[in-house]
Amino acid sequence: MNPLHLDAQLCFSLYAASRAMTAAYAPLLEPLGLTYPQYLVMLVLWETDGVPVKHLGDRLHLDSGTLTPVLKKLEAQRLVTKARDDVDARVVRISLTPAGRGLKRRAQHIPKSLACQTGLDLSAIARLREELVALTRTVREASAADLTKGSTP
Amino acid sequence: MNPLHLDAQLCFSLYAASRAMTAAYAPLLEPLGLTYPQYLVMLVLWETDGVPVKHLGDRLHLDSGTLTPVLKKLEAQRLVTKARDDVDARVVRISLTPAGRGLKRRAQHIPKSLACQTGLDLSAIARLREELVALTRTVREASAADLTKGSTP
DNA sequence: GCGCGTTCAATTGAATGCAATTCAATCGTA
DNA sequence: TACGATTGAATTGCATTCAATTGAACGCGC
Repeated sequence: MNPLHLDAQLCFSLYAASRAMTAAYAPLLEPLGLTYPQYLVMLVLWETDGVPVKHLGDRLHLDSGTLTPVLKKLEAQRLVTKARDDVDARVVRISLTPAGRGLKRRAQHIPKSLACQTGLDLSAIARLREELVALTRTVREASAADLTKGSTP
Repeated sequence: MNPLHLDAQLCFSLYAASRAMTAAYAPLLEPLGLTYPQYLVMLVLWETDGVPVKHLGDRLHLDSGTLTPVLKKLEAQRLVTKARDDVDARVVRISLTPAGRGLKRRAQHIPKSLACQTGLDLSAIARLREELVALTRTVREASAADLTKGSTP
């Protein structure tokens, strides 16, 4: 097949699948007043509260340019608070408010609901997820290697 | 595993993989003066020239709100032209300029280059791509079914 | 103790995505 | 053939995403 054919491209299928999945989340997140990136931040905070912005960025592969406006909106909704770290004043720690913690219960049903919409069983989902995690790591490492080789000959 | 755990979510792995792949394209597209969505439009036009905006939207799962500004930029770069359809004046057809057609040659190497960065062989790429296409269709159909059921009880 | 490179957030600007609306043009039908 | 419904693009507004820059704060080596 022509390698420049749209249908031959892995990247486009990823791009389309990602947007389709995000669109499927929207109606479930709307009652919670969350967008998808806001939901991702809440997922991390429900795991570990009071984390630095940097930690959120590492976890979600997002930088402060993306996270700062997202966190501002969560703060405006009184779901999180921001506070400078006592030890290192460069660090801003994000903490859940009681309302933010309480929202977790109302989100419990979302993963199963989405899993159903995929039409895949749990083992197929887990296998696909692992392939994608491995792919992401490989591509990111290849890009990082390109940078080091390209700029310092 | 806790279903609300970030690492358990298929959607996040898709979201991260899609962004990682798009980021890997950027340095290859930069010499061509294209962004990733602009490249996707060019891929469709290199397949079939002179198509309506609607056709691009169907192919890429994007609406006019996204495509109009992308097409304006391609037009500003003299890679495409816009023209009203003779038969149906609602339709705007997008056509390649000679420069737009010529750019195809300089893009030939990109698919292989990206394929290498994935660390997967061609059959693994094809299989993963097919899984994602199927997943996208399933999720989109489930969302469409939700809409019809939800709004007309 | 002092500089100096590094790190962490925030800011700015460009480019998407997408919902909702608008407007012109077309279509289906009574 | 009028006319209401539908369609195709464009526009507007909101929310990301990312590159690049800024500015404060930290830490290492002299």
